Amino acid sequence: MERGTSPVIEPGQIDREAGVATAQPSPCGELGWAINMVFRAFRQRASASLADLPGGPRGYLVLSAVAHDLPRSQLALAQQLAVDKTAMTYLLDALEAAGLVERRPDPADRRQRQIVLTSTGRSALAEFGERLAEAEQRLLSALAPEEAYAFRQFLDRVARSTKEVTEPCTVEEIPDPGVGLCP
Amino acid sequence: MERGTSPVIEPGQIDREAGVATAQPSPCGELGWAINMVFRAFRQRASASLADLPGGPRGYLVLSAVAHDLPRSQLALAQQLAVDKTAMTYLLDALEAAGLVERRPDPADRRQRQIVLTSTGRSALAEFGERLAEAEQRLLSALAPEEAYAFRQFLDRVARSTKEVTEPCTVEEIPDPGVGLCP
DNA sequence: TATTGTTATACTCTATAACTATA
DNA sequence: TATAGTTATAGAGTATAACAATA
Repeated sequence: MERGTSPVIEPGQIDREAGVATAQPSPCGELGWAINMVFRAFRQRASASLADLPGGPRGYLVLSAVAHDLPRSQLALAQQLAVDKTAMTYLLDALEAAGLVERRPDPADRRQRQIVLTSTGRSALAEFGERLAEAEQRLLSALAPEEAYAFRQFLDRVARSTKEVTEPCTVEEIPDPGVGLCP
Repeated sequence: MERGTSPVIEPGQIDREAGVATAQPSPCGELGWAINMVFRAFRQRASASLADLPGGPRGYLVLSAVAHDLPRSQLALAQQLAVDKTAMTYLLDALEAAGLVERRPDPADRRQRQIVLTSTGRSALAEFGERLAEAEQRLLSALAPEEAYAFRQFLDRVARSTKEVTEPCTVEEIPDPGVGLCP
């Protein structure tokens, strides 16, 4: 795997008129590449940490959303987490089968179902939250603590801005995310 | 869609012993949620910008990697971009069919194929790069220019750290990514 | 008629294994 | 035997459409 065999072939007609920026180390520097790498790395670590949780990383997000908000309909949850409402059905099936959430009919609108956390679900959320916090810390270990803090804030602002057109997070709550290790 | 109908149902046994952090606005604040949102938003915008490019966003990354590096084998490319070597085959099939890259047999090791950019590929890279830069700018529009710069650097460092175990980006080139809009 | 939730279906991505050709 | 690339296949994730119940 050493670069010894690295051939001497001329770059050919390539890279000649690079102009804009002198040849960089590959796609590093590409925003898309970085987002992709970080996303994949996080998902991999999170999946490992949350292997026992019915819905995996997505199941955790559902639990977290349900825990931190008032009871919400499935559709509201789906929109908030940017998953399809059909996928939300499967997710909730799994979570409910595991006894972590309950579907209650909404007395005001019997089409809707309110999703609430059970006590089992709450303790599961706490336990998996700790594991996840570890994984997050490892993921950001390349950054100094203050940098990691700033990074989280930036990421959060960008994330919110992508959906702010449709619906703000809770209306008045936009300014300072609790950041830190939330749950 | 107004919150008027928002029911008055008691949070029940929920949220009572939140303890750790007073109830936050939903999953906002969750690192996983933010990464997910940003990733999806970027992919969506990038896919729109690169709709005409054979491999889509992944195709662009291949072009970019090939342009900025010496000719590399398919396997090296696949590892660098964190895609499976089998997926790389399909990607290169599409890109080669469109005349954007060429597969040349490596004279030193006839098992390997060197991937080089054609002149068509280079101009395509430039054109799509501009479109992508716009999309990136819109994605980060929630951040001030200096913040966006810092964010890119942080993201890049985290991204590199996730694979640095296997192989550094070009060995000596780690410190300052060209950041900016590279291509 | 419009909306919530469910079900069924298809399509894309990804992951795995088997095969070839070279080394 | 091990590696680079190809092919084929199965799985998860996601998106689409059709349906039932309710508004």
